[in-house]
Amino acid sequence: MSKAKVTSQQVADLAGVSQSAVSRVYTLGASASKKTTDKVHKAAAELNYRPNVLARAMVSGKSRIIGLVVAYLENQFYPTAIEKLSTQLQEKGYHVLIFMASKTAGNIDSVVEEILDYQVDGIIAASVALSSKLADRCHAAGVPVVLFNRTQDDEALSCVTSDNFNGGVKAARFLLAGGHKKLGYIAGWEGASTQRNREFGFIAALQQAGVKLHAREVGDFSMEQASAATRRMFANNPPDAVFVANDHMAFAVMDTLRFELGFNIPEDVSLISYDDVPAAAWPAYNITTIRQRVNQMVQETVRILMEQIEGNSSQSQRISIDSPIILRGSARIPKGWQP
Amino acid sequence: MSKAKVTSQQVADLAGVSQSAVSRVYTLGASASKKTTDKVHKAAAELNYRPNVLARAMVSGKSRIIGLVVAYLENQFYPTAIEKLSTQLQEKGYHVLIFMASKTAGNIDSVVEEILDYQVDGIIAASVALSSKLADRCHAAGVPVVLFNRTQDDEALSCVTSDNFNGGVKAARFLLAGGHKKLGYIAGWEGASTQRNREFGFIAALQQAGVKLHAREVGDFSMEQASAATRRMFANNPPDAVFVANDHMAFAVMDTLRFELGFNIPEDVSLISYDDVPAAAWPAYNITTIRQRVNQMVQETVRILMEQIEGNSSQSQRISIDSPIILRGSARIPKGWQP
DNA sequence: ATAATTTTTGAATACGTATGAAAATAAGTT
DNA sequence: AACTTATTTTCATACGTATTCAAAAATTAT
Repeated sequence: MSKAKVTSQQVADLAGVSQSAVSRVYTLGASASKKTTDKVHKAAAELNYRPNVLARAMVSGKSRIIGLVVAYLENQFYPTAIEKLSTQLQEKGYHVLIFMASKTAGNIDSVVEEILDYQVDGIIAASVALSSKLADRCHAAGVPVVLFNRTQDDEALSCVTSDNFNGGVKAARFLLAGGHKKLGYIAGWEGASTQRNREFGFIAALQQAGVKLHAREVGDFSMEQASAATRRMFANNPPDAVFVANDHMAFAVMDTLRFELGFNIPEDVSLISYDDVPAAAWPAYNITTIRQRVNQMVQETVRILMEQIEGNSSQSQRISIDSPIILRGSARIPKGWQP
Repeated sequence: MSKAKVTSQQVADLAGVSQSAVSRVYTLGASASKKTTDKVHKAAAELNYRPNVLARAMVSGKSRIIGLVVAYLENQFYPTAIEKLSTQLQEKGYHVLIFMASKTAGNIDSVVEEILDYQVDGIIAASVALSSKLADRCHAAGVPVVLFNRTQDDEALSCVTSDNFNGGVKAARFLLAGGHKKLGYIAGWEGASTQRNREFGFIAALQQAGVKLHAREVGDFSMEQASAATRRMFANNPPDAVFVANDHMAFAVMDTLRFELGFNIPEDVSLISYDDVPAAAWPAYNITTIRQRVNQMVQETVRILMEQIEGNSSQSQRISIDSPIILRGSARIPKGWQP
C-alpha cells in the first residue's frame, strides 16, 4: 500500500519553478508564460501529477461537490433523473455526493447536516422536504438548495417541478372527454406537494364539469399500498376510470386490476397516471400518462444551481414545467381528441 | 449570501480552551476530560459548529468518500444496488461520490482520474472495466478498487459477482428438464464478464447433456437490441425456450414475443433470464429468473472495502455468490422439479 | 538607451483540522 | 510533604493548494 501522493511542490522542484507557478498553471485565469507552462506540464506528466481537489477546496472555499438527497430509488423516475443530473453536473466540473434518506422525515435533517459537513457548493433535494430550521442553516452557510420534484412554502428555497396542477386538470379533462362517469383517484403520499397538486388539479377540473369524485384511496407512492388501494376501490361499485398519482403505483394498479380482479383495460376501466417513466411505454403496460419532462427539469435545476453558485445570485426561483399528456393504450381515447 | 463558517477556533475561544482541545473532543479515541468535553459541546451547540470533513481529510489523509462508477442506470439492478451500497456505507460514516461513465470504455479512464482527484478512500466500479494502466494508478495511490458485478483478470482488483457460470448451468438444466429441445440464447454485451460466464455455463451444461445451442443472438444489454435480436431469432425455425442474459433485456424479449410476434409464454416458448430485479416479479412479466443476491453482493463489497481501508490489508479478494433460480410463470416447470 | 508599463515569478500566508512533543495539572505512593 | 506516574492541555506544525504582495523580467514607448 504505497501512498505515493504527488504534490505541486514536487512538480515544482522537478520543473525548476516555484510551487505557486505550478498552481498557476492549473488555475484557470491565472497568468503563466508559455515556457513555464510547458516545463510544468512536462514535469507533471512525468510524475503523474493531478491537483488535489480537497486541498483546492480548502483554500478556495469551493468544493465542486453537489449534495443530492434522494429517497425513492425504486421509482424509475429518480434513477433517470440522477443519471441526467450527474452527467450534466460532471460536464460543468461538479460531482454528486449521494445521500439516501429514509422516507421518514425525521432523519432528513441529520442527512442534510452530514451534507453540509462536506462543504458542498449546493444541494439538490429530490422528493424530500427540508425542515425550515435546516433550510435556514443552508442559507446561513451560503449553500443554495434546489428542491427537485417537490415544492415547499419557504421562499428561500428554489424548486423545480412539473406543472402538476395542470397535469391533474389534463387527466380529468381527458377522462371526461372519453365519456367516463365514475372517476376514481389513487393518491400518493399525502405529505408530498406533487401528490397534492395533481389531486387539486384533477378535482378542480371535475368540479368545473359538475362531476364529483366517485372514489378515492391512498397508495402512498408504494406498489403494495397501491394494490391494496385498488382492491378497496374496486370491491363495490367500481369506477369506470382511474387516475393514479404516478406510474410507479400504476404498474401495481394495472396488475391488480387485470390479474387479480379480472378487469380489462381500457374496456372495463380506463387508467391514466403521471411521470412517463420508461416502463410506462413497455407494451405490457402501455400506459397513457402525463409526462414529466425530466430533461428540462434537470436542466433548470442545474441552471439555478450554477447561477447561485457562480453568479452569487441568492435569488431563489420557482420553476414549473408544462406536462404534456402521452396517449397510449390504457385509457379510451375520445373520438376526435385534440389536446 | 452570508458565509458563516464556524471553525474549531471559534468554538475554542467561546469555550475557553485551545483549538486542539476542540479537535480532540470530536476525534474518536482522543483523550479529553469530561469537563472540557462538556464546555466544548455547549459552545459548539451555541455556534452550530460541525467539523469540516474536507479539512479533516487533508490532514488525516482519509476523505471518507467512496467513488462509485456506474454506467447502466436504466437497468433496475443498479439503482437497487446503489441504494443499498450508499445506505450501508453511510452507516459506516462513508459517503458515495457518483461518476457516470458512458458505456464506451474510452472515457472510463478519465472518469477514474477524476475520482482520484477527490482523494477517495476507495472505488467501486459497477459494471465497468478498468484499464490496467488505471488499475495500477489506483494501486499506486493506495486506493482499493472493487469491481461490482464484473470480473477482470487483473489480480490486484477485488471483485464481487454472482456465480454466473453456475447460474448459466442452472438455467440450462432447468430448461432441459422441462423437455425443451431447441434452446436459444440472447447475449448481453460481449465485453462483459458476467455475460460471458453466464453463456459459458449455459453452453457447458448443454454440452454435458449432448445438446447443442439452437440459436444465438446478441442484445448488448439494451432493450432495443434485444427486441431486434428476438425478431431475428424467431423469424425462422424458432426455439422452444430462450435464456436471456439479464432481466432488463428479457422485458423487451417478452414484449416482442407476445405483442409483436404473437407467441404465448410459456406455452409456445419458455423464457428464463438473470438478475431478479423487482419488475421481474410484477404479474405482467412474472419472469422465471436466476437471482443475483444483491444484498449479499453489497455486503461483501462493503466488507472488502472496509478491510482494505481500515485494516490496511491490500490483499485483493474475488467473491462469487451463489445464484438461486426463482420459479415463476415464464418457463414451463418440469414435473416434480427439484432444484 | 532610458524610462514607463505590462507580464511573470517567487516568497509568504491562509484555509480548518489533527497530532506529536512538551508543559501543566491531577492522582497515586511512600 | 516529596516524589513518581498518569492524565489532560496547549503549542507548534503539517496536510496541499490558491492567492496577495512585492520583486524581477520582459515588453513597449519615448
